[in-house]
Amino acid sequence: MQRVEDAAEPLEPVGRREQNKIDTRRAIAEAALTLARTKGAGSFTVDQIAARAGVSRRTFFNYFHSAEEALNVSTESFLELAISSFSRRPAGEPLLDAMIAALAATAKVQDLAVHGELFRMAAGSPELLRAQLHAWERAEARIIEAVTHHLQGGASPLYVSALVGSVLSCAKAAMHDWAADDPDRHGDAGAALEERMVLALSMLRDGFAHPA
Amino acid sequence: MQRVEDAAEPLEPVGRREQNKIDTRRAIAEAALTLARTKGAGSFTVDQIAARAGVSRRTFFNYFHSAEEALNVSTESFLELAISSFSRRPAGEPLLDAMIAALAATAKVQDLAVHGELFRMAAGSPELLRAQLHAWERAEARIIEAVTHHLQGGASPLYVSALVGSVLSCAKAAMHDWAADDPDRHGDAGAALEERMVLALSMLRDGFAHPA
DNA sequence: ATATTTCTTGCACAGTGTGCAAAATTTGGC
DNA sequence: GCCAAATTTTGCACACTGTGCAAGAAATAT
Repeated sequence: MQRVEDAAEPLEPVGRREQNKIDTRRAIAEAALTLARTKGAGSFTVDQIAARAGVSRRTFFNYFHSAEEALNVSTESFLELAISSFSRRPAGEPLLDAMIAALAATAKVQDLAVHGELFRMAAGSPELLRAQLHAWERAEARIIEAVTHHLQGGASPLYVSALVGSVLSCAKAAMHDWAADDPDRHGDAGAALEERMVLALSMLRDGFAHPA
Repeated sequence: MQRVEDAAEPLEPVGRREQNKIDTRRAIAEAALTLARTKGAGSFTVDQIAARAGVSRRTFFNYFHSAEEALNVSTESFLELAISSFSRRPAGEPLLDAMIAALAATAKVQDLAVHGELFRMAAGSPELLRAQLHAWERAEARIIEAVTHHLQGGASPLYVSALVGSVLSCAKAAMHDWAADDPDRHGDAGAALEERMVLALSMLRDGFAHPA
């Protein structure tokens, strides 16, 4: 495992302990992704990931519960970013508009190619798919919490969870659709995904009345 | 494993082979459910399930890929029923109405108590949760297929998958909400769930405009 | 009754996930 | 700089998972 030593960053008081953990996590995630690309999802072992990351098998399990979880750091960071983007929307803004804006903004920023890859990989690997679904589920719970807090008890739990679930389903649908004809990336990936996100969420906003 | 021999059913030409497999599957699923109830989800082994079902460990794996999958036969049969109910809706009917009707009808028929249990169990067992999410995902794919076929290419893939995903999210939200204050069942469970299904899907139909 | 197909079982084997205690590393006080 | 405390890594043991394979058992066809 190689530690990145360049460009000292005294801005944050991050001790070597913390930094080492971050590096280790990254190294493991990268190793997993590389193996998934070369050998195919689900066709490699934890030992191989650990070896490639320069870490013991046991240490791997200190960071992740399974090989698939290590592949999902990208997905999780995407959702993480979307959540924080949403929580920074103006307070008075209509819910759906805030969510559309947050997701669209996140789609622009992120390193998207990896997400397309992961979506496609998941199609052929049940374990990976389950892990991804789980990641989305955890994000959903957090968003529900955020929205509930944002609405200050002004809506029923059913309303909130149905809404958030629907929004995320649309986002997922957009990513699937985008990932599907992705293989040969042409033009701006961020724009293409953002467009689909907005499109799907607009459909949601008018109750799927028009089979566009 | 006990085979049910009573009430001969000469109506369907179901050979003993087929019948045995059905019985075995049932026996395993029941054994798993019983163990989940007594020892808690995720706190028992495949060997225990197999033993209780009167089957070898190896045979268990001929029927299910994991202990959690054995717990999900209820969930799968629920979704199975919903799908077949949907596919029997009149052809001209608006999509959302057809889906609302199908899900509501299914909510009435099914043995609901078990689903509430499973939803609550999943909250404390990541493996079970993943398996449930996976079951819903598979159902979603099948429904997307059915709807696509039903629409005869009259809608974009994005539209269909966003719609179906949203509908299922609402159904899931309804079941969660229903399962949450379920512990002491009061009155008609089917009616209570159906009401929430219709409510959530109505919200969806008008684009979540009113935070009811 | 017997040949054939299908299902069950035991066994082997590679891999998973976790508790535990002994190194190894980082941190903080002196 | 040096030592003690806190934290992280690692090896090891162990129970359990999931699957291929071949032999045995049961159902079906002839």
